[in-house]
Formats: sequence, structure tokens, C-alpha cells
Amino acid sequence: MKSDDCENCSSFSNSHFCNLKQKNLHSLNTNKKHITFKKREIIFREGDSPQGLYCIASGMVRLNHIDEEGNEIILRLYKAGDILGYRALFAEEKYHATAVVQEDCEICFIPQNIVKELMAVEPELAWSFLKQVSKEVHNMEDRMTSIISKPVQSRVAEALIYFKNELPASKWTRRDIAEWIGTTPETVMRALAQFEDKGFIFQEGRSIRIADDGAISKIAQEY
Amino acid sequence: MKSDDCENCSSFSNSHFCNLKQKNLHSLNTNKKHITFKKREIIFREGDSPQGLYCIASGMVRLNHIDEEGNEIILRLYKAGDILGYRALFAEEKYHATAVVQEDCEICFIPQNIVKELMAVEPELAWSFLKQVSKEVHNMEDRMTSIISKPVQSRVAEALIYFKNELPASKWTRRDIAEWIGTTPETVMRALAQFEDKGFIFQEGRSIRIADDGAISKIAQEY
DNA sequence: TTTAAAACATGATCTAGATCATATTTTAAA
DNA sequence: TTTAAAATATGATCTAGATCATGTTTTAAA
Repeated sequence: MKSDDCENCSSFSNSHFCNLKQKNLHSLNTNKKHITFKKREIIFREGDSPQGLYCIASGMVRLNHIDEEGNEIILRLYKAGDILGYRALFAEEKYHATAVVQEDCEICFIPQNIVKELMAVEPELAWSFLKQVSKEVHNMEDRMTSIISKPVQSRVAEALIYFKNELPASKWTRRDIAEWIGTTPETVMRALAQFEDKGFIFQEGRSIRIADDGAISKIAQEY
Repeated sequence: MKSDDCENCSSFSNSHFCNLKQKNLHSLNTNKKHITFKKREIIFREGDSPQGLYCIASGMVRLNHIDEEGNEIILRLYKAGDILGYRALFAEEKYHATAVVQEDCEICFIPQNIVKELMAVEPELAWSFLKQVSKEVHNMEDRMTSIISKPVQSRVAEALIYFKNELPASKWTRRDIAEWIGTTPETVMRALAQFEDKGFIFQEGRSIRIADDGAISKIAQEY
């Protein structure tokens, strides 16, 4: 077993591949391609055809959509342990969004023929992907509902909680938050200023620390 | 072959089950339960645990979410040939939305153990579901992007095109359109009044007919 | 068939949040 | 190290669209 084999990956145990049989795992090890990406590099672009899927060993990736006006929207965020680029691959469509490295990444690329081979010999793998994509739909629906029916303060509060729980390692700008909840950087700043005035958060330079989890959660639930 | 067997269903040929082997199709036929639903009846409720999946032979179903304020949002719409209730089943979650009959339905219920059995013996079935859910993510992302960055007139125009292409059989109220695009009935009406003034649509009582497809498509693309 | 509820329609008003402007601070690249 | 670009911050203004109000028409249920 080589040191860069999947079994040695820090996120192996909760990955889609953790239950593969030895033989199939070997096929994965020999066919995957390990790639290093630096911040702001592009992994794939809107319009590209998927050639396989990406497994994030470390770092963070954002999936962006830019509309005709130049407004950027963060569609999804991926961290270590997540797979990336699966939606277009499974839908047999071109990518409809661009994957940009948010924090330096170690990523393994798995060619699509290998993915299909593995799914054919181990049906549980397809079910695992099916579960993942189904949860993605749930997440999207929750976000859409929130954007439609909650005021910005609530959504900023939601974002603070989300970033704290799901992506604590990363630094986020006011613009990033705005692009996640569908608003403008100015509006995010004003909400943060309000929260700080009330003593619910601390803003230390660029970074934001929640001082009162209860208060922030409560705001996140307001309509 | 009985008359109510899946092979005789009008939507069989483009369903997920059209490539099943004879033996497995037989299992589907003997285990499915055919149910008739009337308009406004509820197929499943937010919070219920999925017991299987629903195959719509005819009619139409809307998946609703009601927030704490009582505002209703249409998350998804299903017509003849679509399956329903698969997301929660595959995600192994409870339903997070309520399925309400929009137009009288003939629906076949397939118990979850049968779904799983079929996926185990025919891997292609799982792939077919995977493709469907992946496309669902795409649709949700497009709708979310539209809600974030387009003015209401564009979204009303988008809705008119969507309803005409995807669900031509059905009648829609101003409120339904509002719940689909995340706005209020009044705002939808004002947009429709504008379109009519310009001669882009005809409003005959409750029903809306597009008079100028080009103009409506153009508005749908505006920011 | 009557009747209450829902849908349609439009005017008047209000406001959340976008937009614009300007200044300062931080970051990253030359 | 210098410097241009990006991020932060906040005030001033504007407006798209929500909300409220009122009346009419249509639908579905008693």
C-alpha cells in the first residue's frame, strides 16, 4: 500500500468509497490522479464537459455562477471529504457553474469510466451518490426558501452559523457572505455592524466571531 | 398481462422502469399499488417518513413548503410520467415538504423494499434515478439564480414559458405563479397587466395565452 | 340555487434593501 | 518595497416590489 493510496487519505473513512472491496479500491488507487490546486485556480468551467469526478482531500472549493450582469452567486461550497463535479457527470450535462479554489487544495481526479465501472460492480456506490445528490436538493430548497421569505439579517445570521459549523477553517469576506445569501456586501456589513452593536458578534479586522450563539440563532429564525 | 400493468401505462416508455427485465417488471406489477387522488388531496406531509415512491400516471402534483409566516412556496411540480417522493427516500430523510394534488391523479405507489430490490438487481435503475436527481439540482440552482438576480417581470415571463412548455394542460392562478417565482399575487397581476397592454399576452378570464413568444422570451432574459 | 370563499383587479402607501458616493485599511502583486 | 486592487466602512438617496385597502367577479360547497 502506497502512502498516497485512498486508504491513507484523511477523509477516506467517511467518503463514498470507504466500503469498496479491496480489488475495486485497488482500481481506484491505480487510476486516480492526484492534483494540487492553489487559491483562485479554476478546476472546471461552466460549459466544460465532465471527464470524471473530483475528490477533495484537503482545502475548499466554491462553485460559482456569474450572471449576464456580472453578479457572482455561490451555488455550493465543498470541503475536505466532499466530492465535486458529480452533478453534471451524473446528469450527463455540461457543467453549468465554475469551480474555483477557495483555499489551497489536494484533489484526486477519478476518470468517468472508472466511476462507472465501480458503480457497476458495487451498486452500493451508486446508492451512496444518490443519497448525496438527494441531500443536495434538500439544501438547495432550504436556501431558496430562506432567500424568498427571510429578511437579510436572518440570512446573514444563518450564514454565520453555517460557516462556523461547516467551514470553520476558512476566512470569509463580506462579499463572500453576500454571494452566498444573494445580497450585496454593503448590506452584509450593515447587518454585521448591527450584530456587533448589540454584542452578538465580535469583528476583529476581517474575521467574525460569534459572541452570543443563542441570539444569532434566534435572529436566523426570524421572518 | 393485465390492463393495469406498468407496460400499459401511457408514460411507461419514458419512465425509469422502461428497461427493466421481464422478471423484474413482473415484480413491479404485482407489488405496486394503484391509487386515485382528487384535486387538493394530500399525498404526503412534511415530517412523514417515506415508505416508497410514487409514479404519476396522469394528473399533476405540487410540492409545497409553508414557512412560519404562512407563506406558501412551490418547491417542485410533477406531471404524468414523473416520479414523486424519491428525494426523501434516497436521502433517508423525512419529507421536508407536502405533496398536494394540483389536478386529479392516477398514481402508483411502489413500496421502498421493492425499489431497493429492483435497484440491487438492475444497477441501471439507480443510475437513472441518479440522473433525475442530478437534473433536479440543476433546476433548483437555475430557479435560485433567477430569484436572486432577475426582476419580477422577467420571472413572470419565465414562469409563463415554463408553464406553457412543461405543464400546458393545467390552469394556473396568479397566486400559483407567485408561489412558483417567490413573489405576491398582486405583483404577478401587475406584470401580466403590463404584458397585456403591450400586446404580448391575452388574458381571457383566468387563462393566459402568450401572443408574442419572442417578446416574452426577451423579457424573461432581462436583468 | 344560494352563499361564502377564493381569485382577480387596481389604487395608495411604505419600506427593505439596492445603488451610489467617498474615505480608509488591508492585501497581494510588480 | 512600492503600489494598485480589493476589502471594509458608512452616509445619502432611490426604487422595486411588498403591503394595505377596497371593490368586483368567479368558483365551489352547502
